[in-house]
Amino acid sequence: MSLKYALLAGLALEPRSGYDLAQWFKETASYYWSATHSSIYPALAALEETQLVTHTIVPSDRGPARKVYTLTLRGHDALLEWLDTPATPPVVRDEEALKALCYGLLPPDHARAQLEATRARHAANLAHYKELSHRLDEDTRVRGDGSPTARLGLLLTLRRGIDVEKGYVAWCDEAVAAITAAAQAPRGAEEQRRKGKDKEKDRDKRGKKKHNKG
Amino acid sequence: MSLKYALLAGLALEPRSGYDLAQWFKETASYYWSATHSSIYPALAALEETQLVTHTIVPSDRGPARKVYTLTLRGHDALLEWLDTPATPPVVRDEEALKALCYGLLPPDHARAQLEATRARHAANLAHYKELSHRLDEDTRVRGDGSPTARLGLLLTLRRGIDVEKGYVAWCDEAVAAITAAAQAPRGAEEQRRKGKDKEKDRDKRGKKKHNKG
DNA sequence: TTGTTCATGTAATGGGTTACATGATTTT
DNA sequence: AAAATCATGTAACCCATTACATGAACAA
Repeated sequence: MSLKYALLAGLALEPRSGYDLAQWFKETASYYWSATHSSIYPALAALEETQLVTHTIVPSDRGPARKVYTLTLRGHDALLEWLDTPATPPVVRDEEALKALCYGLLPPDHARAQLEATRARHAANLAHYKELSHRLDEDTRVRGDGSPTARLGLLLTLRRGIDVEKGYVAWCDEAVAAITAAAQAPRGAEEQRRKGKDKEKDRDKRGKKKHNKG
Repeated sequence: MSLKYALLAGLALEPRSGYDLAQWFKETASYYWSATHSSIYPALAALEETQLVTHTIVPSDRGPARKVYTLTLRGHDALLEWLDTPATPPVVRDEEALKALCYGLLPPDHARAQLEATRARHAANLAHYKELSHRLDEDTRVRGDGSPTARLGLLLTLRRGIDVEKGYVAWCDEAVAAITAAAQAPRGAEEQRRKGKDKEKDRDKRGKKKHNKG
């Protein structure tokens, strides 16, 4: 449902084609929204049918003609109305964090390797968003580029992207440290009764416990 | 696809019923995973058919009998295998952040109101996760509760939840400040040519610009 | 000439949400 | 007496991803 509003929001910044929007989601909005061309094209068609957007055909230097979409007045109004309505809380499905729940089951170096990979991904994203942020500053300063309205939105969202990725990277580091610590002092409380010969058989001490600690 | 692994992960911590898992997702895992009972029950049935979990029926004090599921050895192995495989990067759709992209279009106080609501939500989540984290510490310290394996996972994920929510709250505050600043000095660069009479008609100065600054 | 980028679409499939359905027990 | 919590399930629908389909221009 809110894909349509995401498209309206994208078009509010500046007129774009479906292809442009797909790239935009992928390159600069992926930490808060994502959509692929196969959902975008039909959605744009639907938006046009309800008169929220129009398109003009613009020949491309390279490849087929582009359909460049623009918000109509009604589209602008629909966007404003939606903006002023409480946002539905995000639904998250993050495998990287989910896996962390079970890192205690994995050999510490495997867990660490996973976290390093995750960290690398987010560090790359962070660098990318910083670069975009820098470019936004440049454009604003040296060219006075873009409407102040669009600038504010880009500023806010990029800042969010940078925070998100910074946070993820920091967490990866903490997690590696915690795993290392846990591996070095694994028997802390009161399960060190026997302390030789428990090396290769941690496999079958899963059991049914009653406790409830969500 | 990975709902099944989320369930295996949940059951690796301790045996649970479908109802328990639904609550767990909602109450303590919602910042990194979510699922409702209508997807959980069929998934558990499928997991049982492939012998990754088993259930035993446990009478409830209140309401119908519970089906408490446990990982089988094969389930445990499947979980380990999945854990050791690179995670697929999360797909995010966050309306709250998406809206921020257009806060320049909204009257500043409306934008601020939205952000306050968002902030309140995340502050509440933060408090909740802090409480859970505190409880985990207590349980560990005073009762030596739970396996060290499960403890590590809970520690890592809770820490992540706290970071996430802290970050969101901080961003809301920054965003409010940025909006306030932008509203107080709105004409910075070179669009203050005429500076009377532009109060009630900012509505139709949207236009088609060529620029490309995704 | 093979692969990548540009550019638009449709179709099949999969998976999640909402709504439907039931029923006991406890709280208001 | 009504509403909420406990507890399990099914069915319809929505929507997103993957795969299918086409075709021009350019780079290796």
